[in-house]
Amino acid sequence: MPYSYPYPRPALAVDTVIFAFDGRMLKALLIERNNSPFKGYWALPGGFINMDEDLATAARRELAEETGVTGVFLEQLYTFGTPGRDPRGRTISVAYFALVRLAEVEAKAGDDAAAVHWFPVEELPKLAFDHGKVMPIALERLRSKMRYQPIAFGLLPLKFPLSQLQQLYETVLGITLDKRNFRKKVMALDILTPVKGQSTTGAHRPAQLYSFDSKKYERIKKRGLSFEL
Amino acid sequence: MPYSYPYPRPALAVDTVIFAFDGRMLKALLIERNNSPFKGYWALPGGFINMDEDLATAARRELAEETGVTGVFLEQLYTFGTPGRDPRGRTISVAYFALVRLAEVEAKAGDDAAAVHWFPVEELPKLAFDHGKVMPIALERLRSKMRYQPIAFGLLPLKFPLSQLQQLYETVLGITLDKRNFRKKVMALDILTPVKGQSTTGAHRPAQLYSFDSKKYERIKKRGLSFEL
DNA sequence: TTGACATAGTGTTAATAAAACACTATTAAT
DNA sequence: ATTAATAGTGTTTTATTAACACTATGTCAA
Repeated sequence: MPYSYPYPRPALAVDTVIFAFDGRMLKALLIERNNSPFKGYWALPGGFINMDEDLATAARRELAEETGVTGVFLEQLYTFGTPGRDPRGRTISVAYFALVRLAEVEAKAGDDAAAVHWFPVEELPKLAFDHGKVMPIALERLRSKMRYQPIAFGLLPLKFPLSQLQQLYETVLGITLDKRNFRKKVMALDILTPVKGQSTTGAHRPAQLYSFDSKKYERIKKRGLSFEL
Repeated sequence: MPYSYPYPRPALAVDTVIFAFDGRMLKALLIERNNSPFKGYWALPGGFINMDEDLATAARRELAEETGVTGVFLEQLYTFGTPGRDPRGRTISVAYFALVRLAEVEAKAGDDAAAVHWFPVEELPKLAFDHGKVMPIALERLRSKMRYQPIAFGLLPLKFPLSQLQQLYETVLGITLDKRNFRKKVMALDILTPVKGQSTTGAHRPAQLYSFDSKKYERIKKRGLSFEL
């Protein structure tokens, strides 16, 4: 294919902030770089895009390579292009953020990674490149989006007790919620289906398990009604 | 500078959705393309980035070239990179959206533009490339952001009557607002300063003019109080 | 087997915020 | 002096959100 723009071009990468929730803390997956620059530093999983590959496809490919998960929530976050952000030369990075269920993930160190590790988002190490700027933007996006879209379920097991949903909202938003008010609101949304089986962990009354019902949610959305927690 | 990524690279462009408000309608600035591909089509103003130039800087440069305005609200919107979106070859475009005061703009056709024109956002022509996908995203961003951040003032003259502010909200959000409730809310926010002089247009009672007071707004923000209209 | 412990589950009231609603005031034009 | 056109101003009703405490049910250990 002939190309009518013969000037020098920046390199183009995708980097993904991968969030998961372990029941107590929000965590992010980082890789330890095996190569220069920033060898030994922790960084967001990512890499250069292929010439015939959509941006989101590249992000999903990286995500599958690093964590083995597919079909998860993935959304474009922001594009970073400040000159000098990559010492190898001008590189633009399109950042994505992803929500995964911890139980479904098998994080594995790839070619470029000496190690992979889940860090609590409140205790991140110093990051390579400008990745330290990406994380707060990703967190802010997660927080604001959780309030009016049902994305939090991408962080929970397919079946979960309401207490876990509340714990997730409290942890991510950094607030405490009244149990009764929270349950009232959630149930009023009518987007959960009770499922057979109870959570039976610990010496106490077991809890009803629920699953997010995307059909119900779509019906609500079409009626113009809104999710809001 | 040595470069360690010797593979083919996409070209990188910025395109900007420029919004303005004429007192009745929200409008967007488009250029008529003078060159192939899409010669004769209307398109978003934009162009390829320079190798030593920040993304936002590139967007501001294009904005200044096309409209003569500087120092306006400009925000990154979304990055488009689907293979095939530019028939000349793989091109990634970082889209921005900008808010300008119509009175300060002198739109001028640049090198690549046969013409420049303000279109009402509800009556856009068929656009070049995938620019038809950009506009609804820009509109949605404007609408949602207007609700909780004081960006609307970037579309109004520095001095304006409250009726114009209300008209702007009604037009952009596609709703009608109660005059008394609207004024109560705006005044309660305490982010406007009345200025000397009245709007004296037409055979009717003149209106008090106000200006947005960013100092007041910053003080409010620091106190954790929120803008919401 | 019984009691202690830990989490699940459940309604009502008070406080706050949002929505509905109509008239008087002031200017320019005729 | 009258008309036309927009500016400006409070109160009541309704809806939403926040505050609040006890009973239920299971496991585990004595």
